[in-house]
Amino acid sequence: MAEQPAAISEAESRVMEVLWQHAPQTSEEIVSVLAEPTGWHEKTIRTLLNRLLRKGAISARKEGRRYLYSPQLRREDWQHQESRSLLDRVFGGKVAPFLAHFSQHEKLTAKDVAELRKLIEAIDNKEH
Amino acid sequence: MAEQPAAISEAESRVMEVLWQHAPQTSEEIVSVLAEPTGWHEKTIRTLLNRLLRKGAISARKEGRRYLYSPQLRREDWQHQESRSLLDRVFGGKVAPFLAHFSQHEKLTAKDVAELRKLIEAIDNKEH
DNA sequence: CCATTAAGACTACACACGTAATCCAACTGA
DNA sequence: TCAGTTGGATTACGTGTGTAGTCTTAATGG
Repeated sequence: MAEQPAAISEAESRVMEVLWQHAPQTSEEIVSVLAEPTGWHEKTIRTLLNRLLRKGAISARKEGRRYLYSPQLRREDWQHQESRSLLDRVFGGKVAPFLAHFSQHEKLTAKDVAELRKLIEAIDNKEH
Repeated sequence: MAEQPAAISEAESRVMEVLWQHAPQTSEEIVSVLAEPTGWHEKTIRTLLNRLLRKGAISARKEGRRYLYSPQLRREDWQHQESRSLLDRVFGGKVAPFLAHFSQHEKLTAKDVAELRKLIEAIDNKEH
């Protein structure tokens, strides 16, 4: 079985988002960004950084007495894994039922719809 | 704070899917459907049924010495929760980025695309 | 009538996760 | 030089989850 990348948890993904914004960053910078909106203690955020390290989702380079952290996992890849997982678990693996469901249950703005239509057309053109 | 429904885990959702197929069913029926494809022990499946009961996701009616289980949580509502959760956690809450991302990363069949286009049109018409 | 079986109730146990607290080593300012 | 601070490493602890195992009780076959 191929080494499938350790899943990253919801709290961990908050840390990843900060690193995806820009990298590398020290833990202090990351703490200063996250502490306020999440209400997490500095210790908590450090724990998350360590878990991400062990999972290989980020890397750390020593700089003086501290570390500079960078993402290893790419945001796109993570988004893709999460999307695939949702579609497989919940919608039998197909994207259309997802959208069908969604459009019935949430109001899409006109802008949303326009955007979606443009996407479909783009996809469609590429096919030929 | 409003009583938000206890989340149902991935293994539990496999059980729900069986009950969404048709209900009510006895645990034995459910076991006979799930044991093979999942490789789960009968005891495991009973545990999952009990957890779902405690969470209020299913109900049980006594019939003789056994129970008949029925879903309480509707599949649509569950799908909706899961979808919202993905979009919020991973795509900033908007559906278009999801589809944009997805269309870049997985080959959609012509049929998919046609279906999507029909959906968009349907949505679009409803708007006016 | 009694031992066996079968359904469900209760218990178990390791690992992930959210959320820290404690311990340690190095730097820093008085 | 020495105590306090600071960054990181290690440990903690309750809850959920995957995955059963044991205990109890009621039905059943001989």
